Formats: sequence, C-alpha cells, structure tokens
Amino acid sequence: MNNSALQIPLESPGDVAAEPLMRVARARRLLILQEATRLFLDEGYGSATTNALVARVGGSKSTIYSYFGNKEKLFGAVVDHVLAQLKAATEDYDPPGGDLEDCLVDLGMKLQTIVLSDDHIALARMVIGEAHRFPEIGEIYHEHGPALAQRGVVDFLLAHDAMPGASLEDIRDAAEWFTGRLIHRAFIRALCGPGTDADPQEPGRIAQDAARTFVQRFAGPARGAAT
Amino acid sequence: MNNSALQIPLESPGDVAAEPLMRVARARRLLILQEATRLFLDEGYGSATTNALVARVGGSKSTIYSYFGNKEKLFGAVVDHVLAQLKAATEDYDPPGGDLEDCLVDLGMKLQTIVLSDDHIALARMVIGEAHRFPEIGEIYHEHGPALAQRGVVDFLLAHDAMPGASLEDIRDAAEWFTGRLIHRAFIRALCGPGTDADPQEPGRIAQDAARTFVQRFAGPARGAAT
DNA sequence: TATGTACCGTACTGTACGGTACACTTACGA
DNA sequence: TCGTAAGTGTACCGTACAGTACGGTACATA
Repeated sequence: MNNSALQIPLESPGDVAAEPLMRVARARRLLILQEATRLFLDEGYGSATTNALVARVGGSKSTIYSYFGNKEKLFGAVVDHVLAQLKAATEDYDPPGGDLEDCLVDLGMKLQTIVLSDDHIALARMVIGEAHRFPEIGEIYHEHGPALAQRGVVDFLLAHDAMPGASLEDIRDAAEWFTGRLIHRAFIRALCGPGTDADPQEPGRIAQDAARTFVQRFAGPARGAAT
Repeated sequence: MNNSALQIPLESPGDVAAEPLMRVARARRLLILQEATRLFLDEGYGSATTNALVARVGGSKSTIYSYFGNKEKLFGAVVDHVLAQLKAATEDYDPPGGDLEDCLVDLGMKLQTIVLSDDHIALARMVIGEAHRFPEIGEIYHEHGPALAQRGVVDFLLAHDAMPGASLEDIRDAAEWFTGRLIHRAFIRALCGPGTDADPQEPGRIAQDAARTFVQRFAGPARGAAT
C-alpha cells in the first residue's frame, strides 16, 4: 500500500553548534535511532547488522554501543520510537463534521492509512517474527498498536453516541465488527507480502461499505434481540 | 502459485520393513520433515539450526542435506507440509444440520480452532517474519491459508443459500464481515504473543455473536440499499 | 595550557552456523 | 560373498556477525 505516513522528522536537531556537548550528544543519539529505525524496518531484525548501521550513520560502532548497549536494546528503542510516531499520527486526528456515516468513512480511511502504511506493516512483521524471542516487545506493540486502535474506535462510537442505549459490551463487539471488516483481509494480505498490487480504489470502497453497513445494521437505537 | 521447489510427496510410511531401500528412504525423509517442522515451529526459521535438527532426528547432517539440499528448501518443504496438514483438517469438515445460525456457529468454531491453533500461529509468525526474505513463501501461505479460508466461507454461504438474491460481491463482502469479526482480534493478539490467557469462553461467545448477528443483519433476502 | 567529553577508525576476538568432505558402516540383492 | 546404495559420524571450512579494545581527534570549559 502507500507509505510515508511516518517519515521521521521528530524533533529536528535544531542549531546544534551553538549549544554545548549535551545537545550534540542528543542529536547524535537521535540520528542513530532514526537510521536504526529505517534499517530495521527495511531489513528486519535478524538481517540488519550493526556494521550496516554504522555505514548509514557514519561514525563508529563504539558510539552506537555507548548509547544503546547492545542490539536488543537498540531494537527495543526502535520499536518504541516507531510506536510513538504512529501514536502521534493518531493523536491529531480531527474527525470531520457531518453525519455518522461520513465520520465513519473518514475514520475508516484514517485507520486503513495508518495500519496499512509501509512502516507499520514492516514494524508488525518484525515484531511478529521476533515475538518468540522478544515476547515483551510483542506485548508492547500489541498494547500500543492494535489494542489502542480498538479502544480508539470504541471511544469514537461513544463520543458520537452512535449506538444509543447499547451496553458497553455491545459497543465493543460492534467496534470489533467494524475494525475486522475494515482491516482484517488487507492487513493479513500485507503481512504476507506485497502481493498483486491491489485496486487503489479498494480502501475507499471498503471504508464506504464498512461505514454504510455499520450505520444500517449496527448503529442507531438498540434493537431487540429479535429480528 | 503452487511452487516448484516445494513439492512434497507426503505419504504415510506404510509398513516399511517389508519393502526395500526406497521405502526406508521415504520414511527417513518423512521423519526428517516431521522433526524439521516441529523444530521450525518451535524456534522459528532463524533460530532453528541444522545441528539441532540432527540432534532431534539422529543420524547425520549429510543425510538431511542429501534430501533437502539446503536450509531454505527445507523451510519450503516444511511450510508445504504444515499447510497440507491444515488443509486436510478443513477438508473433512462436515457441517451439521440445523438452521443457518447453528451452521454458522459450527463453522465459526471450526475456523477459530484451526486459525488459532498453536501450529498455525507458529507457522504464520514464521512466514510473516520471513516474508521479506522469502516472498514467495508468503504468497503460498496466503493463498493456501487466509485466502483459502475466505473462499471457504463464501462457498459455505452459497451452499446454504444464506443470502438469497445477493450478488456475489455482496456475499464476498459479507464473508469478510464474518471472518473479520470472528478472527481478527484474536488472531492479531495471538501473533503478538501468548498474552494474558484469555477467557476460554471467548471463542464460543464470539462464534455465537458472529453467527447471530450475521443472521439478523446480513442473511436472508437482500435488503434494499435504503435504511 | 590542562582536562574531560564525545566521537572516530580500525583492527580484532569469539563464536555460531550453514554447508562440505570423507572415510566408515549397514543391509539388501544377485 | 561381493557389489552397491543409503546412511552415519566427525572433522573441518568459510564466513558473517555481535561486541570489544584502543589509540587518536575535536572541542569546550576551567
């Protein structure tokens, strides 16, 4: 799918020269982290070598090790870093006006854009592939990725009073219907590889279907259990 | 898509002793494949070493290399092997009688059981983690795993005439709703790690919800586009 | 001018692992 | 009983890689 939702500005070094060493050090550390992020996302944990990182960053391995200790800790820092960027991308989300369906379409597009971004796919692949070796990183990712997104949808439904009278559990279930329909197929597809380049209309179509169907069949005053 | 390098005869050893060398060779090959499968699923591709495989199988590395050539080809054979087993598990599926909702509950349980089985999760993790290095294995997995399951649900809906009058596209969309709701959250959760051991009632609850809601809101004669 | 900090460059160590070589053994069939 | 094919056991090779050692540089502060 597309990409670049997540390029890496994040605290530009600023005019470094004026300030003393500490500042320089921070900038150096940040640069290492950024390059490590790109490297890990491009190559995966196992294939990303510390020498390759040196080649990207310039400088020497000693510096990298003085900052991060070892490769595993560097990996942890990278995962944190990417998750923070993803989170930042969601936090300035400003839902549009309009009726519920329009809002859901917008939310759906936003969710797809983030979840299917190249960077997120690469991160998810890496984390999943290493979940056996780094179980706690799997937990962190899940909590700050999928679980967070799920809660976000629930909050959205609550904030829009999309299902008046429904219990919290029903709303949670409805949110799972919504995200499942929105994301599941394309996400798994993306995790498995680039695949045949899909219809660029697809995300829009799915967001529309998810929103319309949701409004028709889930939203509104609670229906009785009977058909 | 069925890949060249990855064919496996896959036949049970039979009564080996009676027959000459050829049979013994096949049995040997199968044993290696089975142990390799367990090893890869337990350790992941990168961490599974050929020496560890020798330690499990007994015998020598030479034999393994004479059968499989190298580690990558062995990996391919293992993926095929596991997929064949998963496929076999689906093929003798015999949907129960009863009304549509009961059938959907049963299908839902079956799907969850297979998709969330330890072996499948381990396979998916491995494939996803190595999708970067072995893109075609990612394709094979996707085609014989998720995509196959999706088509299975569509076929099921067609066979049960669950959505009379609906277009094929509508049925496909409905199938995505169904599998998304059924699988998405738990599958992602499982891929990320064992997590807090979930409510053992959960799969049943979700299958019930998926089936009931599906019947109420998707199945039956096509509804007009209007609310 | 002296000192401490951040960083550089490079050579090196230790080790793990995929893969190979090769001599030896076993079991069958003619 | 001999030839042959399958399999064994072990030692070994080449290489890739994480991590370390260490001498040197640039620069800011005191």
